[in-house]
Amino acid sequence: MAAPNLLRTINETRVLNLLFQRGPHSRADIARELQVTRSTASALVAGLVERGLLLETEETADVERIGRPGFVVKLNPSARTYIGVDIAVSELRIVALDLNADVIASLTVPYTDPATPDYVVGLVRPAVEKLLADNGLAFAAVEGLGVAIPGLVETDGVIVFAPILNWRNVDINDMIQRAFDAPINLYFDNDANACAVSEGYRAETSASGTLAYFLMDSGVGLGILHQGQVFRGQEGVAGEIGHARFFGGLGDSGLGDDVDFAAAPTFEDVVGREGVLRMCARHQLPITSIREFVELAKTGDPDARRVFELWARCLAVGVANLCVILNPDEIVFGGKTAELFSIDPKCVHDEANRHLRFMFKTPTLRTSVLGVLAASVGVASVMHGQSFAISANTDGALSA
Amino acid sequence: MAAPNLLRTINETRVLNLLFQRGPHSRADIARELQVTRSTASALVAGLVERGLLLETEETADVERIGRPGFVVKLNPSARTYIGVDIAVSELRIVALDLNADVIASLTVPYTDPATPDYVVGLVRPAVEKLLADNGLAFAAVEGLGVAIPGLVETDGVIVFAPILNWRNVDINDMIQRAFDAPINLYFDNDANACAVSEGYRAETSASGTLAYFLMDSGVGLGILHQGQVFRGQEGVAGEIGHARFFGGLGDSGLGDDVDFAAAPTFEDVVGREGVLRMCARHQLPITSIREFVELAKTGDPDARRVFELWARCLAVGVANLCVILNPDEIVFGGKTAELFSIDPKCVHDEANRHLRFMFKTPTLRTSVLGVLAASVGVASVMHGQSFAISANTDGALSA
DNA sequence: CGACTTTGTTTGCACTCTAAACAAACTCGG
DNA sequence: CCGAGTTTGTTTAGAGTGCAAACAAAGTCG
Repeated sequence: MAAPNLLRTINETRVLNLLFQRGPHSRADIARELQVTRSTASALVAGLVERGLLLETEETADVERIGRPGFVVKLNPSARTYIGVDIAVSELRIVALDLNADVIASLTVPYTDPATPDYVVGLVRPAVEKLLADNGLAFAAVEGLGVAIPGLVETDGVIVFAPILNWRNVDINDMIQRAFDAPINLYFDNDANACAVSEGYRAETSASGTLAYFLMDSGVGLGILHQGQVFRGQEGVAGEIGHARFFGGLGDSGLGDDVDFAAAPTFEDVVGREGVLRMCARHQLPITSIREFVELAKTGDPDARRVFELWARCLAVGVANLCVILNPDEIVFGGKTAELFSIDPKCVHDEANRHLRFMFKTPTLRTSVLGVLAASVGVASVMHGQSFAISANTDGALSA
Repeated sequence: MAAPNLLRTINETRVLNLLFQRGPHSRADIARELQVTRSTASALVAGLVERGLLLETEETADVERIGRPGFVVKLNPSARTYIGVDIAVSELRIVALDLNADVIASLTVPYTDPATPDYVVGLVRPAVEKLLADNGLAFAAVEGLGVAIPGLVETDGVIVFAPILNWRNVDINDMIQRAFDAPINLYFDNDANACAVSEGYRAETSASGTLAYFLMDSGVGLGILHQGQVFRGQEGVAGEIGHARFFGGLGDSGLGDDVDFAAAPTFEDVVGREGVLRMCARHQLPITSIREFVELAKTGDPDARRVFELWARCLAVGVANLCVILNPDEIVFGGKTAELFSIDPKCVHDEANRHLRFMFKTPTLRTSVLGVLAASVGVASVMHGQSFAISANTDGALSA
């Protein structure tokens, strides 16, 4: 079964990875980077060009060197298309990536009926076809379709529970697979995980380090990207930091004698949307939405500032606790409630630092750059990554 | 540089892995498992036998099948030796593993002088040589030497800080390398990480899931094993859960207005050795060591039971918080203070479950099986694992 | 303009794996 | 006991891969 051409497949994948991560290269440069001979590099490029994955250009390598210049080859962006679908609370968000992992198209489809599984999943195929048609993309080039779910989804595509949609035990893999005529390469993940991928996929962090993504709306989810892979627990439940309890005080005795920790508020009770609004109410702020609060705080209102500082202090406890457990390189805040972070990032940073003084480097804290499309781009990126992966299957056999 | 024999190397490694993980196989079975032809399997075995890594036996495969029986081949345990050294508070603990990852020898060397870096590291080479000599092992067969450190150590072998030993900025890699005449394959890791490896290395968990190891003595460390790899943060600081703050109450207002979370006790302040002894003192228990306390509690003393339940309740908060972040398959408790866990494992389990009712499967909770040798075995196992790894280097080039 | 450097291709060789054929060793049924 | 059928392990021929070396082409440098 395994063949001598396995080596060729692996090396082709290495060429694709090199061109994706570090841009166009000449054949001679490819040979140097991949540590193969120029003859091998030429053969690899020839095969990939013939299959349409690479384009030969007229451009010479920009490095000024003596000797004959080389013509660079690059990825053919339109050779493949990767689709990402985010099933959000009130709309479907769809993006298409090309072989460069660039977003080449996006589409939002609001729900006009109640968001039942049948209704929402029924929107997927028409929406995908519209996205492709509107942008002149061929269905045949679609290499995979990723789906982000605001809830707990198993890797085989069964939604165990999506609280915001109130979906339970939905076999979305089966539903989508049947909506399309031909078998299609599908992937399912939690929205926080997808967001983490979207923020880390193209960064250096992707391959080497750890990125944590706080997805903060009403609840608080956590996506963990570790060495380019989503960190999933035994059932994909990793990242439910919103349910963590960091605020169960030990009481007067200092020993917790009479404290019921399970009755203490969870992390998301305190720093999620409802937590913020509750703090506002207690401080007599006439606020009904996160957006209003952020605007008020940015005017410099002292009461709003006071609430923000409380929120930052509580968030920092979670950030610090995450740091001592995972020590990520980078922490990203996304979702509506995360807009509070931008009021004064330094404040959150300083509060977290008070807990982490014994460490040498606090992670970078920043807000998400992709906005509402983050989850869609994330799951599409995972599909993209599959095209560039050299992986060992369960038998230890390598494939690419 | 890369050669056509890379494929051979990969397949040889696959043979070794198969025989290590699933025991002796005939050539025909190897061919089936690895999905290669019998001729290839024969060639692979022949090469490995010639190099002494495999042994041919007279035994036939025990499965009763019609047709000519096959003779099984197995790993030659004495072909390689892997050494693990644990630099503990008051002694050096050394183990030797063979190619089967079985512990074939161990040695403990107590410190007679103050544990300065020079003194302790000076003990390593003589101790290793004694261990080898006493057990008839050849230095030439030593494939690698791992060192476990009770503190923060970088992968390049610089101990940043080991609080119990009061060592700072010790380049132990350089010190050990120079103690030996020939260059030696060294590996360094934190003791909690090493313990996690020792518990998970041979389990199914090793390849697929996540195992968390609480190393509880005075402090509380955490080792995380994920898909066979130690989870290390950006500077190897992941797993400092002892510094986490889970007990900063929000105060009377319920909002944390006046609470200084940084002044709240850390996780290890509460559940570490000093925390236990403090609880004993407050409950008028005449206890001066963990061992005394465990013995008293096991007699059924009601006051000791009360303290234990408090401890279990606080530990459970940490366990539950770890679960919602990482969702490990298995949680193991090791170290002296972890002996409290064995007083009533179910109590800890039930307390944690109260926080995790929304999840579908709480992880298995259990105590360490290896005892004081866990860390030594862990770092030796990492060295063993290197012999069985097909890995991609930073350029994406594969090696084995 | 010639010497030098680098690129990309071609050719011969070494290596690995597969496929097919074969003798050897065992089970099964009569 | 014996022949049919099955499985093992080896051998041989063939296809695929990468390497090393030689080569023409295309540039820089003095």
